[in-house]
Amino acid sequence: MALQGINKDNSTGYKRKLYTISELSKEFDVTTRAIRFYEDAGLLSPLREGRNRLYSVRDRTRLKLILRGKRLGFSLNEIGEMFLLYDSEPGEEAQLNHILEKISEKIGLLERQLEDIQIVMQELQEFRSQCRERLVQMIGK
Amino acid sequence: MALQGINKDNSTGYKRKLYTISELSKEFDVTTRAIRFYEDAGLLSPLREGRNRLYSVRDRTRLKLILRGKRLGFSLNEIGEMFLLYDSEPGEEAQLNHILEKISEKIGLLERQLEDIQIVMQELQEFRSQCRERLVQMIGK
DNA sequence: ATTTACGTTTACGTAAACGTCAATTACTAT
DNA sequence: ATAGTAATTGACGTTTACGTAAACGTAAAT
Repeated sequence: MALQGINKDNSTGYKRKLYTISELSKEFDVTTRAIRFYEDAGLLSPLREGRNRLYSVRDRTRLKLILRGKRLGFSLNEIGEMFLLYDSEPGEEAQLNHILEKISEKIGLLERQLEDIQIVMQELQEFRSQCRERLVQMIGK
Repeated sequence: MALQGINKDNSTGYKRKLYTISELSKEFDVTTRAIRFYEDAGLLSPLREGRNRLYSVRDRTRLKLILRGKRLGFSLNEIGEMFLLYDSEPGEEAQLNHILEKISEKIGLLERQLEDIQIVMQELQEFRSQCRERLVQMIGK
């Protein structure tokens, strides 16, 4: 492989861990195409060794966040907004207040989602109980 | 309006409540286009009065379920699967077991989502606390 | 030397979930 | 009679999130 040994060591000895695209692809069970797409969308910005991408620990964390966001039904744009919030340097007071507003907005959304999940889960569990009852009756006959 | 008075009364006096497409559109804040699209996708099957659609209480409930599913990030196909589960006549034992499996599958997904939400919410709340602290410091100066 | 493995860019394709007209019908109000 | 309002179907357009080649580069293994 072209990138063998890149993590063996370096002079700093600090946070030298780097990942290839296929390593991340396997670890998170997502195609390399998707990972590159997230980069195009501005959600990742890996280093380069020549043409090849190298992902830092931070990139890996970001990818994890992206996939978590996706599981929650967020669009890549929404996920990008969250990243911007986290990354923004809150210089002025107005800016900070704006961020706080956005955060509360997102939290509100999640609260709504939490409610929805609880409702659907309860319905499914009730339905499962009914099915199990019927099954017992069938077997009992 | 073309459908004025359709809910005034009928001979049965039982569950005569019907809705026009624009009524549902307004109530759930979704376009009529979307509602028709859900019908094309097989998720709704309203009655007809001539060419016009008439939605029963059941249709209304379905629409509510569709929108809830969407908020959870489910595709219309997935929502359709859930409907099929609910509607299926569980004749045989094998069939029932299959349904039970599907239900547990969905519940598993929701449990995962619940975890994800809790993680993200906690992170956001921490981040909010940090922002508030900084804000207090800025004002304190 | 060449096969194999992993990587790249470019580009067209596609499924999902609607949006956005346009043309037409049907009732209702003035 | 006519204008307005709500509904219809049909069809093309759009965005998102990738999939799927194609054509090529680089390096390790045989």
